[in-house]
Amino acid sequence: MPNFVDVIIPIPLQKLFTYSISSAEADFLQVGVRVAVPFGKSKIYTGIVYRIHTEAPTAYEAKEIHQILDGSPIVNTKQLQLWQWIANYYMCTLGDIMRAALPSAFILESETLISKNNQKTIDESMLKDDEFLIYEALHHQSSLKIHDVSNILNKKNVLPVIKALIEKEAIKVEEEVYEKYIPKLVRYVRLHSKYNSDEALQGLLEDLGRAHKQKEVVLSLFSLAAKTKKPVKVSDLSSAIDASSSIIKTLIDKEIFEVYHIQTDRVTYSGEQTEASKQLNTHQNTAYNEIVESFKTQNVTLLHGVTSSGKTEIYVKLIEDALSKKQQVLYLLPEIALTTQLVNRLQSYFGERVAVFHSKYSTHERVEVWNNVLSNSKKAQIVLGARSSIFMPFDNLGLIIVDEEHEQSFKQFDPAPRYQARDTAVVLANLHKAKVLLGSATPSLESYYNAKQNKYGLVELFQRFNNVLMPDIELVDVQDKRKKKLMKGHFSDRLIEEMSEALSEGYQVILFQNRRGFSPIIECNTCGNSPQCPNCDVSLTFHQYRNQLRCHYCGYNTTMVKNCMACGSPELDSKGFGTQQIEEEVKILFPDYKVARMDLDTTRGKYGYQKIITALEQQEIDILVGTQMLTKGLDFRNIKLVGIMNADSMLNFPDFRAHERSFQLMQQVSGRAGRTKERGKVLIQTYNPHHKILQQVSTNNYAEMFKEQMDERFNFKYPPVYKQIKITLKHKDFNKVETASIWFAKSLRQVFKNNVLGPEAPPVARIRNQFHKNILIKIPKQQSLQKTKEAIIKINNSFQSIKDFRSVRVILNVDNF
DNA sequence: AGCACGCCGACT
DNA sequence: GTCGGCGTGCTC
Repeated sequence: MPNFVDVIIPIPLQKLFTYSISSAEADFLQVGVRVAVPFGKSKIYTGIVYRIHTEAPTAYEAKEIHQILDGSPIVNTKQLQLWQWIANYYMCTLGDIMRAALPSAFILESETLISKNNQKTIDESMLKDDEFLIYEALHHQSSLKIHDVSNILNKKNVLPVIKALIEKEAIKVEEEVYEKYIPKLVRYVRLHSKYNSDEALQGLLEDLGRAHKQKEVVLSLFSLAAKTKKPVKVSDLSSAIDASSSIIKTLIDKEIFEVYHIQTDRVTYSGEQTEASKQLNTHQNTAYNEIVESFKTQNVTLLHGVTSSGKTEIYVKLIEDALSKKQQVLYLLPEIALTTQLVNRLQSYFGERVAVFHSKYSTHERVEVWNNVLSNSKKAQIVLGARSSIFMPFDNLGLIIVDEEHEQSFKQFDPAPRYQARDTAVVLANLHKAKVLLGSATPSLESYYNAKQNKYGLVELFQRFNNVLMPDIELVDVQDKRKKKLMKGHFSDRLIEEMSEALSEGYQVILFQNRRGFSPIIECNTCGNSPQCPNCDVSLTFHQYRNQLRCHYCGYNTTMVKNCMACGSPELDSKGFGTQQIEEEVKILFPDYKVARMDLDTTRGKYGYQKIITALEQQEIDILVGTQMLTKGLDFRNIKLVGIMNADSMLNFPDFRAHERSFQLMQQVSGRAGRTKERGKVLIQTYNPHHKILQQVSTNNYAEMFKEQMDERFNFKYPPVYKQIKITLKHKDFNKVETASIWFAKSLRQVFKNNVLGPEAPPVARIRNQFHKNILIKIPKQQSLQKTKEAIIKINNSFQSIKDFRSVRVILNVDNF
């Protein structure tokens, strides 16, 4: 009987692809194993076996697979179930998910290799110039990649040349598949085996009698081996001796030493598990017991604990419980909060059982973490990572912690799968019969609503650690201060007073300026023109440190212009204020103190962020100016004052969640102030001090904020009361998107009536030369989500079958907030 | 998504 | 005349 496999290919196609396999392969293959399969005319792709069966396809002849890549599954069945759920819920393909879920080193691609055809002698005079160049190059190199060919010819489209050469039988091509993951080999040294006997060794030492330095190195090797009782790395030996490593090389060449390799993990934690978990204080203990109790009846529990209440210690306790039941733990947190501070803290409790999964890790490092989780190795009992860690191959997950649960970054926006990791984690936990703890000082309305509806358990913790008081929050009316001429630049007299006081007492100050987008834009004083991005409908922003104008959407940049591009006037002014400008002003106002800035520009490098944190910790910085980044992971004892430069910009942001977010942001930033006995102070500068949200922030009244915001969501049919799906259409031709989006919205309205909004152009209507249109579908609670999606898919299919619209890209975004 | 096939403008 | 542009369609 013929055998077949259905395979997931990492391309955004709805379908699985069926390949034929031999019966021997059928016996060997398992679901979740990678296979290399031919795809299209010449490509070879990596696929994941999804189903093994004997149903021959009727409409086409199945191709044979090229190769089996794994002996055992690298993706388990629970993961495939999760993938299926994500594909269905977030309306994307399994291929999209495969791309996002697997470390890229697992996804092999074929490379075309060109080599000389030795069967045939070629009359070189019949080759054209380009063809000859390639043929000539193959005399020196046995094979060339497509990439090499384009380098030699210095042009991008080289396929015609290659085709011509194939026709003339001068060359042949092959598809080569590479394994991208190369295990890391560490070089170790030991004494050559011929010196294993005591006499031989004695002889050696005598022979070396005159070669002083070499003898010393041999002795160092002995002492290192004796001390660590482990194999000695070449690198360790070379750092142990006070000499150049060339001596080691000489010894190796003389066959006194020999080198051998052991495969090791790139990510290792060498420290010891030093600390026992901390004793919880009474409040923490109560909360802990309540969580344990809640888990008896609820799969998901929300921990609402004010900033600085010691949530991490509670997590640690819960992790210990799960580990003692031999279960794995997933600790999810926003990328931005994934700081060394937290990693170190967890490693000091759990040692090497903590595996960190970070976007800054190389792809090889990710493979190692993946393999450790897959084999349920001791080294990866706890996975600490950002949203994509929900894709790890857990085998026996007992607990998922989602820290800073309200953070927006758990939702992936741009490439599909557009999943919300917090919500997906709940599904993942169900597959494993595991528990989920959502933690936040400022829970998202969705989660708090779910808790209030008894869908989730709720545990609240209102005492700060050591009973530190919540900071004193003062609103400063900027409008009033301006009238009274009490503003210096962007600083009110109150802010300057408080800063001077805190600084003179030796405390540190944090100034928060929302959004990098508020970097200054340039405006001509004569004609009012400001330089625009050529690819997007936005003004370029001025970045002083490189003297550049940049676009935040597409990355376009030019050097700063000297004259207005419209009228030539040299009088250019910068409008709006960003962190840079605040930094400049602070330096002038407080010339005796050290000022630093923390935003995307200053934390770009791998260690940029860490450098600033360390400097702040060491109190080398007195005043830190920064964006969003400030809100996370900073736990410093010496900050007394937090200044929020401009609260209005966030409140007026055109988004239904602007108020909720502003509340969360301000609460989080305020939480940075006064973590010692000294009560912290927060100053919020605003044009609108009577704004409800500001009042709620200043009185620390989450409950009231929740109630009011929920009323609004209810009245305006927004989540979490209604669900929503956003449909974005993109095309480089404005008229095309226009007609296409009108057609799409009209079809949707036939089904969903008034619950369709748009089409509307987003605030930035053109990005990377593509015009955008948005359509929003609001879905009442009682309306079936599944049926809604089916209807959308049906409309989308009819849309795609209209020839004129096919080139318009359609993006479906479920829960687009 | 790639990548081939196929039909119209700017160069030898 | 060709080289090369990107519209259109398919991939087991």
